[in-house]
Amino acid sequence: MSKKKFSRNKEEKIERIYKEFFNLILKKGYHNTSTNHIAESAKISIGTIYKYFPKGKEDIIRKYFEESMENMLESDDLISLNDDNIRNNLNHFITELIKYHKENRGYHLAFRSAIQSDKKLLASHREKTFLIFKDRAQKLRKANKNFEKIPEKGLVEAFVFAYNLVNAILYHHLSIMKFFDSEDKLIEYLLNLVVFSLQYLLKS
Amino acid sequence: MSKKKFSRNKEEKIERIYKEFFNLILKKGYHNTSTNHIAESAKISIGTIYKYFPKGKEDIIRKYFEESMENMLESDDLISLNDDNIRNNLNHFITELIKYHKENRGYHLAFRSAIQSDKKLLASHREKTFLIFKDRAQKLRKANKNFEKIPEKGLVEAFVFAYNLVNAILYHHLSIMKFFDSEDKLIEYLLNLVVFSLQYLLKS
Amino acid sequence: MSKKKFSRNKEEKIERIYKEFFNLILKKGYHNTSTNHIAESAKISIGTIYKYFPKGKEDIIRKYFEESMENMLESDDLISLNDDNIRNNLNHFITELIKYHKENRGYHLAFRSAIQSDKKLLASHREKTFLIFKDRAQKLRKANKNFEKIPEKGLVEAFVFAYNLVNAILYHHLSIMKFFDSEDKLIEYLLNLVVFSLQYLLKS
Amino acid sequence: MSKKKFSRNKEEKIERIYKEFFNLILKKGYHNTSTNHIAESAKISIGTIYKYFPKGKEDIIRKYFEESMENMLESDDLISLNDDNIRNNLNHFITELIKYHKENRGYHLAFRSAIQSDKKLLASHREKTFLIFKDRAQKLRKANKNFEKIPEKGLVEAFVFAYNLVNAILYHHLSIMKFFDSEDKLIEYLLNLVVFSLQYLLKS
DNA sequence: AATGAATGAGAATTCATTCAT
DNA sequence: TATGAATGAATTCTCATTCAT
Repeated sequence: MSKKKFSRNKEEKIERIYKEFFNLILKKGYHNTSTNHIAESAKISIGTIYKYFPKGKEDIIRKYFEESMENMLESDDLISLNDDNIRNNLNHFITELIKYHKENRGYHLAFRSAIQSDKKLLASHREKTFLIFKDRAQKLRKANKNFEKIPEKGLVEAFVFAYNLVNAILYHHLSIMKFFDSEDKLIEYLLNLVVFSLQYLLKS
Repeated sequence: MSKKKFSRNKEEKIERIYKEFFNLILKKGYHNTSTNHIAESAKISIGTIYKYFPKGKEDIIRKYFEESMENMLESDDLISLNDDNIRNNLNHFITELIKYHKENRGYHLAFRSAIQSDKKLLASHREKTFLIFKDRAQKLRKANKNFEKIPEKGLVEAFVFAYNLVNAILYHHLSIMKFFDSEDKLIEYLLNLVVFSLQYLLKS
Repeated sequence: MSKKKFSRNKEEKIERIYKEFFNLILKKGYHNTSTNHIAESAKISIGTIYKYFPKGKEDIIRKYFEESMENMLESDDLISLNDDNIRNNLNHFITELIKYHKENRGYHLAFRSAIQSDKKLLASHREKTFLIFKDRAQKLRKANKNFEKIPEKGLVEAFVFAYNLVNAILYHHLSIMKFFDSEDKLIEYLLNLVVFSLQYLLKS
Repeated sequence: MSKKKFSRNKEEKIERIYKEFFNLILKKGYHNTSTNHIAESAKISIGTIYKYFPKGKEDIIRKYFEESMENMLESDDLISLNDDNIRNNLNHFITELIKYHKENRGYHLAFRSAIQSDKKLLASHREKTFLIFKDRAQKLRKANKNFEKIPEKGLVEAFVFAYNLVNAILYHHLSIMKFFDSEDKLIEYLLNLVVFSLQYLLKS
């Protein structure tokens, strides 16, 4: 009984740590956000942070990465499996990516910084990404005739590429927004870009 | 026998600072590379670094950027002004960007790192980039009928966008290379991507 | 609970920082005394010094000044608010200044030396002095008919002037003591000097 | 021939070093004025400064002190010996002190700072000051009936005291100027203060 | 388990001083 | 003699991490 209470308490604290950390990164940048600062903002003692995340900031990012990737894996919303139309699927995919990007901007900035002193994180990220889209591709191919025609490996790589391309454009300093009046137009452009790229890549 | 404690070769020293700094960034990341570290690696006293770069790391990045961009500006190869064919021009442009990218990979990674904690550097980079392509655009429009038709502002923005898009793809963790057998194929893809994007953007 | 223990510890540490800092200033001068030096002498880590005094030496001096001034002013002896006689008040004031000076001669010499070699510190000290005597003047004018007649600004400036004049004579290298057989005579001289000066100044 | 030229050149350089050094001290304070900065301002290489003043800033002050004290000793203007009126003499004395103070404010600030890391300088200064006024007192007592009545020792000490009192008020942080509309009024106040003090001191 | 005071290595930066030219 | 590039110890300050309570 009290165990559950503690557990809930713990999770709530970890949630607060994530939230404040990524908030602070958005406000001040990764390297100007200290563990002590996170503790202060999350109203948790620095000791507690080091209890949950023994390696500090890097651990926060690493654990968040693992958890969020698991969420992403479990989310059935990302691609609706039963829609035969590839373009619709991609549309859905890109819309979700943009949504995901907006919600996790702080995390992504943190992640970019973290991999600089933690090359394993990058490797781990690539591996997880690959696994996610492998799983996705397998499900899609099982559920859906149109995707069945594309070889699994090609499909996975295409998803990974599309995922990276969209992220690159969204995170990289493209000042891209000023070309588009609305988010719909942005989605449309990205969709066309991805379709074009996939056709190009899958052709060869 | 003479200790050469006081080597007076300013240019050679600055070259060494750049080289060692970017090496260290590639190895350890921007924020794990200290000015004292640079000095040690470049076998130069810390005082000398601050003599040439009074604001430390930030200044090294900034000055290298300006110098390398100036070189790019001065290069007549970048865009051959008298070729009327836009596609040829873009081809040239992208080829140069890739060449440039390959030669400056360390610097670019360093720069990406730096701007994450230095908004000024980002602003300065954007401004400089804009000016470079403004100059380019003006020259092109004067020398060349086809480009004359496109409004200057649109042309500049299109160049900036293309420059950023290509860089994003080259630097962002796209593992893009494995899709292409040869550099020619990569160039071809990027060219098509840029053409597609520019048509898309300039249309609206 | 543990708060008390921390509190006691904290104050003892701060006391040690003050003591060692002023000792070092007397021995080596303000600018030859580094924060690391203070830490070493006080057997406290440099981090702890910056925890209690975030702006380093400047903060140590500033906070010491504030505390010592507060002590001085809180003493009910300093100025008995309900005594109408201005001369009595000044007498009291000067007696307290001398007493304070004698008890803290080392600290005060260090303090003078510090503010003389740091323009910021001097400005900050002047401002603080002004505020302290402004507060004093306001209380006096409320509590006391005779002081009510003097405009607030004039009263404040007169206090500041008197305070500075007495301090200047006590700290500046006047070798003044040898002129006086007893402390009473010194007080009498200073009192007369201040009265003379104030009459002179307030007249115009 | 060239020797003379060199010599003049050297003196002119030293003059420039003094001038720029004390200027910079006035502007930025002693400890924020570096030897390199002096060199830059005086348009002399740092090597040359160290040639003339091997111990840097301290040497500049020490040498200036010696030279300026000699000038002061030789100046017959300071007190006109043949005026019987003590008040006139003091007036002259104070006027000269104020003039001297204004001309040497930078030097005095430097001096205050320098004695903190050079106690010998302070001792030396006190000794020189005493000798100057001893000499002065002796001449006065020979030339002038009124002064003859006062014992030499008392007269010297009184002069020293007056000198220090005026300097204390002028240099110490008195913000005294704002009480006076004109320099004449300041002189009048200081004169009265000194007269009052001397009467008070010589009486006992 | 939770706290947060304390630590100290390490980063950025300055500046008196040296010495090859 | 004059120069000023080069030096590096010393300084200020930060922050990840530990550990006594």
